[in-house]
Amino acid sequence: MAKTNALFMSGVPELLVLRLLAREEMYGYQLVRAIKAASNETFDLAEGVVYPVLHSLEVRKLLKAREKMAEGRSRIYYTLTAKGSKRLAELSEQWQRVRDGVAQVLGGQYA
Amino acid sequence: MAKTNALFMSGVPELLVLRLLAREEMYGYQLVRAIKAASNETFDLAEGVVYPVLHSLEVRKLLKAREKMAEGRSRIYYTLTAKGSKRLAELSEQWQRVRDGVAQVLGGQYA
DNA sequence: CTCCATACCTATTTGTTATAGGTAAGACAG
DNA sequence: CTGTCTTACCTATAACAAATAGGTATGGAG
Repeated sequence: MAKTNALFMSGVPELLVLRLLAREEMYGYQLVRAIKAASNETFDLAEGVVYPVLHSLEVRKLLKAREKMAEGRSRIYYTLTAKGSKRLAELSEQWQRVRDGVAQVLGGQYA
Repeated sequence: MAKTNALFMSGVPELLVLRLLAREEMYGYQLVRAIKAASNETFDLAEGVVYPVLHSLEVRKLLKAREKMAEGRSRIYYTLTAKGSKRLAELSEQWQRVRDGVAQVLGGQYA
């Protein structure tokens, strides 16, 4: 269901997840909709993309998960660890590097 | 040898190759160095990355190849086809979409 | 004649997203 | 109390692209 055109996406889901969870604690399903909303519909990542990213980040100790009851439902909320914050900063920097590098090559038009 | 950190690179080699070949006819080895120079050292793609991209683009009729002698050497020069120009425009647009989408999510800091 | 830069090539590995399912619980209509 | 929709979670597999790590051959410099 992902409308995102695949190209240029490598690393993007991880970056978006880290950035949004740095703002506030969220659970997976909420995150899926938050990514769509925060990107103004640009990214519409399927759950099958977001959940594996969450699990991978948790295993790598960049996220911490905790189960919480809310509205009579059990949900799994995620927050950044200190390592996660560091990773977010690094990824943001890398993203900027690539973005600026591409801008230089594209030059005036298409910039 | 590629110093580029792998993440955020999907689609980028193809975009860069198309953009540079839109400016002027070039051969593979020249292109490798041109990418490095034009990106101000941001991208240092290995030949093993660039050649397969060239071959793929040629098969897909986005590039046209011709052998030319220069400086007592036979080289394979590539130029964009009409389809290639169209593809470049599309890719540039997609790139901008992703770039802007990420910028929106990252927000003020890290932007 | 040796070495290095040029110039080209490709098989394999690695890493990531995307797809396409599946499970279960609560809400709500009929 | 039954069916359906949304919420909420999950994962195996496929698809795809870059990166790696090789290999070949030629020309020029020393």
